[in-house]
Amino acid sequence: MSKELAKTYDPSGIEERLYQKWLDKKYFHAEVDKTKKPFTIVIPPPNITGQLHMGHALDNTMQDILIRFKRMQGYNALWQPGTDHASIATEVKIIEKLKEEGIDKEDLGREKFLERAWEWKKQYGGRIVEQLKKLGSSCDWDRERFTMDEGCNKAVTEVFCRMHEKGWIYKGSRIINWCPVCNTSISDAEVEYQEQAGHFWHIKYPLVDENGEASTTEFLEFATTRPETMLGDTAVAINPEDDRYKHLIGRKVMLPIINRVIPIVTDSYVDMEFGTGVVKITPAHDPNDFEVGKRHNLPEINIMNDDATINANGGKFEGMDRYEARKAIVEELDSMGLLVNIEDYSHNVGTHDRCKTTIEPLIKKQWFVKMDELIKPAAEAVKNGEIELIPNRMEKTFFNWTDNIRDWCISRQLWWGHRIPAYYCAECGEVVVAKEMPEKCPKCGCTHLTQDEDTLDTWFSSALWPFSTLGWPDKTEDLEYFYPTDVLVTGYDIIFFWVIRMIFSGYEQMGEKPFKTVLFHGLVRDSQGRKMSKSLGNGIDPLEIIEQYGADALRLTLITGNAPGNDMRFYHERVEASRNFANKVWNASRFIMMNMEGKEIPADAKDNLEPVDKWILSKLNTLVKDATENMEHYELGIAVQKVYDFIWDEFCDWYIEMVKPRLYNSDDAKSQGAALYTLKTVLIDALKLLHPYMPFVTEEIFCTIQSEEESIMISKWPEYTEKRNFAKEEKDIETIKEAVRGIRNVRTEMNVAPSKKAKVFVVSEKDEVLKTFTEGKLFFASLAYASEVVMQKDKEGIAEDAVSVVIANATLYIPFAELVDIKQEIERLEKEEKRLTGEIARANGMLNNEKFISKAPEAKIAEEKEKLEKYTQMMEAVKERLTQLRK
RNA sequence: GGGAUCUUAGCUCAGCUGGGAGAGCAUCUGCCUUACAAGCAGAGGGUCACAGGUUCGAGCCCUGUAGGUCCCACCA
Repeated sequence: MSKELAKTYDPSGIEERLYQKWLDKKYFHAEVDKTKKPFTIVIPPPNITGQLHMGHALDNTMQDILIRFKRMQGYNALWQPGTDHASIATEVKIIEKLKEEGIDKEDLGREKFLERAWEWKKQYGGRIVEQLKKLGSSCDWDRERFTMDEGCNKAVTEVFCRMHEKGWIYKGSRIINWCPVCNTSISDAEVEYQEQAGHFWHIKYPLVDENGEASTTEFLEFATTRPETMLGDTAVAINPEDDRYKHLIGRKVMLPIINRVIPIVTDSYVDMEFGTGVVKITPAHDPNDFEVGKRHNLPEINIMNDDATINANGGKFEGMDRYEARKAIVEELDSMGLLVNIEDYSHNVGTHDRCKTTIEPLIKKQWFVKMDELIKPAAEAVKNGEIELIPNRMEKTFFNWTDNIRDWCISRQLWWGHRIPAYYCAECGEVVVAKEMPEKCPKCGCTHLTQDEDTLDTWFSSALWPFSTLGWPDKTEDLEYFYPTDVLVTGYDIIFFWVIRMIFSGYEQMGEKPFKTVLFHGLVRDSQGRKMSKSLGNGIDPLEIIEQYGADALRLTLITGNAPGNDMRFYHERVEASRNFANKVWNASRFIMMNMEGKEIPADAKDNLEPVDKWILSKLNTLVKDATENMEHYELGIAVQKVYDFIWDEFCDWYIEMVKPRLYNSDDAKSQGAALYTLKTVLIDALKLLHPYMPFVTEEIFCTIQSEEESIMISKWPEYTEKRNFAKEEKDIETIKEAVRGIRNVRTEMNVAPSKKAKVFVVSEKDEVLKTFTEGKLFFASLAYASEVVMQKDKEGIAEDAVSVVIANATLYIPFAELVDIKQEIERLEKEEKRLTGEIARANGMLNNEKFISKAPEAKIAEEKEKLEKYTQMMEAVKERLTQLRK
């Protein structure tokens, strides 16, 4: 052998070498080519702070499979890569790093801070990209983008200005979610509700009597989970229908401690059934109270600083943290006799999804995107199927959001991100939204303008990703050609953050959907089904798995046995199974190459195909059709399972074993040539089908066996062809397989050593069956451990006590030299008789059912008739054999 | 409170438009048969959560029940 291949497949070294080759050859690169159809995927840009985790591995494996598949099918396949600046995540990282150096963000100043951030990006931003390469991702790295690069900045500014012009971006004072730790506002989508054990404080406020004093006898009782907010109370509300309190309408209560007289208002928002039916109203610190406050023109008293300490409006509690203040206020109320009781209470608390800090609703002036009109085309597109969500059930989640949409708070009090293109006139206060800082104020003409300090929500720029990466707002050829993209692959957990926002942005800015299909995947969990998380320390590092088992094994593991949108568990045994498959493919190829060594495949080999060759080619042909169809429907798990089964079961365990005698016999060059031709043909097509899933091992083998070809990844995807449809041979070979299985079975049952060969008689009245066995005699003998195979039409000359195996249209006899236990043999046949009785009853039951005959499809009826015939025939043979033995 | 989803072999999960229950791992038996012991051959193991219904036919469709998971809402 000229090219000695190792006995086991060792991916280390190979993967790196092949990836470099692909890069060097520019196989991943796509250029506009109007003679070809484009197929485009934009990567969900990983955060520059990120390290590759299993979620990335799954997400990118799926994309790579699709893009490699389409590339081989002849599409001009573009996988557009890039990274996300991840405003808040990155900013937090930089602040942490500064802290280590003893530097405070504020002291450093905005400009210097941003310098540090860019430095950080330069140093670590490429880390995740390198990790994606280890997976085998065939992204067009020449086109790598960043959400804060020049082009993306331009797109962000353009969108902001356009939407502002339209009135769909506005600045307003509204209640927003405030994170006191990150010191920024966040959107509703970033609030994560957590069930927490807390308390319900039952408190009473005294009513104000006719003298304007706090009554000592009349009180209004209610309960709250956040007593400290009482400092900002500007009313108490009751339901207008509530008879218990009707007499109090028009009266006022005295807010204790603060000694503020506040009104009793009526609002249907109050649930009479809940608690006492009385609610304290804090418009500045609760979204619902905010609405009530608006309806009743209540003052909004902000009692908190940005770090959630109490401000001057809190009187003597000023400077206390919100929880300290809570304690102090409860104590004080208690001492005043206004605390009724404390109840344990478990309730949902809004937290910041990033740092898990309890968010504080605050009234702030922020920038918002008006959603009601914007969302319409997006919802419509999913409704009418213009955009397909896979799995379909994700539509429900999607509509749940679009139907209850609220305006999107997009401004963040952060430095790392796209600075809002709004400029304020220091003289007259005019607000100008423009692509660039105006030289002078358009209203008063002064030149003293300053830019808004805030930056945009990181998702604002990622929402534009499918077109900003292709050159928008410029009218580029890329945009014209590659947009809309074909499929977006992502986890269901970011449907609200990202998927929906890309859809409405696509329609609004491009007038066209950003993608045709969204393929969702689930979460990769640990072996116990828990979410992988840093705090639990149960994360499995994909890079370690690659190191240990190879990228192919990891990829196969992530795809096998999983349906779209479903979560999966990850454990090492599964990766081992995948690794074993890579090894299986490797060894089968090694075997084929060893046998081809020094031999030419005759040019006419195709004309000398034997039934087994046709059988496997026909099976392959079916596989090509099925697997391709599955892949086109994004059923990757099903497709790869079929390829796996074909390679391992049909090709390795049957076909290769069947042709071994022909390979070892060089006397029949024709037969050998046909076998070699078939082995090679099937192997190569199977490798191609497997390539998207396991790019490295398939490439390595392909290039060894097809030394004249450059790469499997640019080879042509196999196609189904009628020429390779051999129905008869498929059926015939299945008959022989059935016979082989039967013989192996009885031999094991009787404890016959594999080394012990025995004569096998094939008895059938049908010439065609005998012909089938005659044609397959050579391999049948070897698979059935036969010393000799004799075909005959009757039992002439076969020993009475020979073991028999009944198959359709034939009975096989094996006369062993040893004494066969007749009793045991009878038992075995009786078992078979029982089985056949059941089968016949089943088929008869169906066929005797008039309704079945009249309603079932004809093909189904024919199938059942055929089965009945087969089993009846087998039953006769078994019965005959039994009577013979019972004598 | 609303919704989604799951319940299939000991474990983890597939099962695509309804037409005789599958895989991997694990278990048991026998094999180092010169591609592969990361392998080969064989075996055992499932009233497809439960109860109804539709249908000639249901793991698959419909209704209900029980249990689990998740998402949304946020009654202070």
